[in-house]
Amino acid sequence: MSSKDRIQKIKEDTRHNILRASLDIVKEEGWGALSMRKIADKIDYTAPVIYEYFSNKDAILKELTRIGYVKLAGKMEEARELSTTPEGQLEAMWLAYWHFAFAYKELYQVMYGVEMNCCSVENTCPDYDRPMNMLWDKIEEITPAEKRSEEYIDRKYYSFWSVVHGLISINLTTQINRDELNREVLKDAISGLINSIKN
Amino acid sequence: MSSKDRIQKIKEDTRHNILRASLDIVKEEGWGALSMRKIADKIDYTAPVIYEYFSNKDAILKELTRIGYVKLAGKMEEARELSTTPEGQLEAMWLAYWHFAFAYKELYQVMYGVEMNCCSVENTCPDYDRPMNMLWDKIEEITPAEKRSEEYIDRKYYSFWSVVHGLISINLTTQINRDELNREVLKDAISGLINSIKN
DNA sequence: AATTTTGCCTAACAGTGTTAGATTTTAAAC
DNA sequence: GTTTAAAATCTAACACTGTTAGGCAAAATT
Repeated sequence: MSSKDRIQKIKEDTRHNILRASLDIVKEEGWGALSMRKIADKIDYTAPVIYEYFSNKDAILKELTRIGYVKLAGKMEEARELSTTPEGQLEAMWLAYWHFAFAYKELYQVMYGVEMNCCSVENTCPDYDRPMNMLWDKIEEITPAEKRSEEYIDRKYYSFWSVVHGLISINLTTQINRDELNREVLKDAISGLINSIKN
Repeated sequence: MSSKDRIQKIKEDTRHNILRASLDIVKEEGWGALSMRKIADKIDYTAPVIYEYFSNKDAILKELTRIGYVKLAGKMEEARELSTTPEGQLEAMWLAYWHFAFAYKELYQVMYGVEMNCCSVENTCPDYDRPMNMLWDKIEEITPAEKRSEEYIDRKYYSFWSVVHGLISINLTTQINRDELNREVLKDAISGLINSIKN
């Protein structure tokens, strides 16, 4: 039915508008200012309408989190294609992770709980694992065969993630704006870790 | 005046009770559950009374943040005394930082914005800098004279902090409980960084 | 004993997430 | 085209939140 499809499309549009309005509010006024009534205002509805698209406010946050992971995975894929060596690809992927955190600051915050109490729910969405798996696989690829074990790769991934996420969340929470320092520490950490894998 | 002093003491006690009640609530139910009325209930008062001790809710969070920094600095001082070499002291201080984060999880969260939108205010309290200064000084101490510059120490401090804070906040936000992995990554990172300073 | 100060409470305002019920608009059936 | 059923949307309310104003009663001062 054309009519039914059209209605379906409008519903999908509204759902999308809710998410976009939410993100717009957060970008303009921060996570603390996000409210159901404010979202409703932006999409020219009243608050209860939102509950036909999302079971509650947390569900909106959860969906924004999922979108964030998908976007991040996409950016990392793009970055990976620009390099030919596995080492270059791994570095490019971490740099993409880094740039994502600042380009989509609000998404990064809700994804990783930076100045934001994300939905406490179990994160059992397959999209959540994509960025991790991409990095994990690439680390495995550059690991010499004699070292290649789950524990080893786990430890390396964890080391990478810690330093990059630490650097990011320090930058997002304190207003220290020291690009030079960031670049040096980040580059050093990544190249140091890549070296520690190969030798 | 004895009477005036006694009144003063009672007021200080109430102020302290407010802080203790707040922390108790947060420990039991998390930061999201902290409300002025709930605090008031715990200290057998009504909500408006709290405003005679703190100008608003943010002021309570700010004071808890300050207390956290003081406590952290104390723990780090204790740890430093247990070692004799500067390298051992630096490692001990970072391990104290690590242990503080889990022993006083709620304080660490509000101090560093982990799953918690801390008061956005300018952090211009001298206590806030004590832990950083202690670590900074010790890094300076073990840095060879020919390398000793503000930029160098800054970079090393930043590297330490990133990896330790990253590891902590990952542990606090995801419920991955892998003590073995944590210990290895943490020890590796600290010893690796200490080596990178000395050589 | 009268007056001022202090301590504390009640009530309220504007905001929050969320739900129930009424109302309007749209679609389907005759 | 009119009637009926269903879907879409709103208003009103509930129980919360931080915060402030005003009043009442106990304590301290004169």
